[in-house]
Amino acid sequence: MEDSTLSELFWAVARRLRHLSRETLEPLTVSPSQGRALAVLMRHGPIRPGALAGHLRIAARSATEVVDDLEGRGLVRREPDPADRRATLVALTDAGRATGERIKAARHAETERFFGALSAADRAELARILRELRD
Amino acid sequence: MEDSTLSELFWAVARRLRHLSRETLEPLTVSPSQGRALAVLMRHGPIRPGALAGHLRIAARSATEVVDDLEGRGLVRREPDPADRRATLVALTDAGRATGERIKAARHAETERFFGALSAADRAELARILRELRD
DNA sequence: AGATTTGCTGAGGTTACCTCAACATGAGGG
DNA sequence: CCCTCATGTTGAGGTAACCTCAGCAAATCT
Repeated sequence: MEDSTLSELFWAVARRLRHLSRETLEPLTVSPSQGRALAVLMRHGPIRPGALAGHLRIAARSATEVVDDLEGRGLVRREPDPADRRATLVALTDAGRATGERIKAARHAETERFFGALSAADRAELARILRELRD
Repeated sequence: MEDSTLSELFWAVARRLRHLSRETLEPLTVSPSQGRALAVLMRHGPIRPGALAGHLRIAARSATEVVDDLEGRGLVRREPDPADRRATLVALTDAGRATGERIKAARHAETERFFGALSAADRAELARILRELRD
């Protein structure tokens, strides 16, 4: 119970955070993978499906799928790439941008809510340690 | 990169840990969900599918499935529950116990490898903070 | 020009989940 | 003691989010 390894502790926290995340994303009626794709589009502007796949670390074919979904919901639009006629650019629609903003805000609030339990010093410590583990 | 939020940092680390985990589990030819089920069986001894589902936090029907898989690999055995003729007990076979042990060892080594990058003090700090977030 | 590479997508597969309904057994009330 | 209701498991069938492989069109290299 209390004598768990760091891995177990880490995953226990991850699970809580994931549940919270699902809750905050739910009223926006986008799936997690769609949310991630929208976030990439917000950061990078119109990009090709292949590049989107790269950012999401999924196969190119899978990016086609999430773009299909988002297009079906009217959140993105496919337009021809003027620089290469084989390629397509995926761009946010106005609705997509609005949803993206709402996701960003919800994510921000969620982070505050979750990590807000910690003192400012602990948050800094955690950030430092996590950064070390990431690199 | 840009100084990301704690959530993003956390997920970046989680992804690295997950990849590492997949690597260490791969030579044992069990899927992550099977590995988790074996771990539960190691801790609790023979239990019913429903109870297994509870520990794994999945639906009862889904536990049937992972038990099917494990049984197909000869890692567990179904036996009638002497206390309730509707029920079944899922028990580890010798092979299952051996695999379970190897998983445990691999997990342990993986944790050491991953969190070993940190100083002892940082590890203690991290554990303390994660525990706080978990509760 | 011809051969190769690149970019996207159709077809079809996998994993790990899910719900719903069927079936047998167990348990409590009258 | 029987009848109803709850419980435990599983068949059938579905979903999300991935995957590979093959094909086609456009670009690039030799």
